[in-house]
Amino acid sequence: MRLNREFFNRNTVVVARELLGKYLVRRVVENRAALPNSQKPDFHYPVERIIIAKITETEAYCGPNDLACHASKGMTPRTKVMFGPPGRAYLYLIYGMHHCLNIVTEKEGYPAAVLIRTAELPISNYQFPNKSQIPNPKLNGPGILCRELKIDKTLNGMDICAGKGLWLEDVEKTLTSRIKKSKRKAVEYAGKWKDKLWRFSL
DNA sequence: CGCGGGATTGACT
DNA sequence: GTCAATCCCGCGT
Repeated sequence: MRLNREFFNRNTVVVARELLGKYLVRRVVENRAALPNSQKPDFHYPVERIIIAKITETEAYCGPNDLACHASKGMTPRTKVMFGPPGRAYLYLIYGMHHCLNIVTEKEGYPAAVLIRTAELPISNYQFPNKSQIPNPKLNGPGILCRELKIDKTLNGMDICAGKGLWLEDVEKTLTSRIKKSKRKAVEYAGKWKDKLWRFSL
């Protein structure tokens, strides 16, 4: 069942915990006509591809007071989406090369989101670009996850609940006893907020 | 308008 | 363990 707006319209830490085990679904339409001639198939009509990834690690970024949260600096062109309604994608570019996927949480006007850090592809024999086939591949890190799911800033602000292109599915039961909590990564600048145990993993 | 740095990754020691 | 890559963004002139 697809996760709806009310799922995200709750406390960010709760949403971050409950996103573990959920399935992130990406639908891409590949324009094979755009491939270079050497790779172009005989029939180059658009092909739909569905990529499914089971979420295994998240981080909560909890509103205007949380100094690790981008929105703690107020509403800016970048953070605008976080101030909007829950259930939308907040995407930004980090270190000039990697995209990070977040889902906006809490009521409209309260800027908070959950960063999707890692996931695994529940299918075998997935083909990474330029790498050999490996079984049960892991998408370890927000940048890799976005790369493999073809997610970038063009999806910023997309309604995850609308189910077009990117959405979340509740598929299997997640045992809360399997959830580990730890400190968020790379937020050393955030004062007392850096030690919050707001990273969750399976 | 210039400048510093980042919710990261991969290559290398 | 260290470090460079690379582009926006946010802030101070």
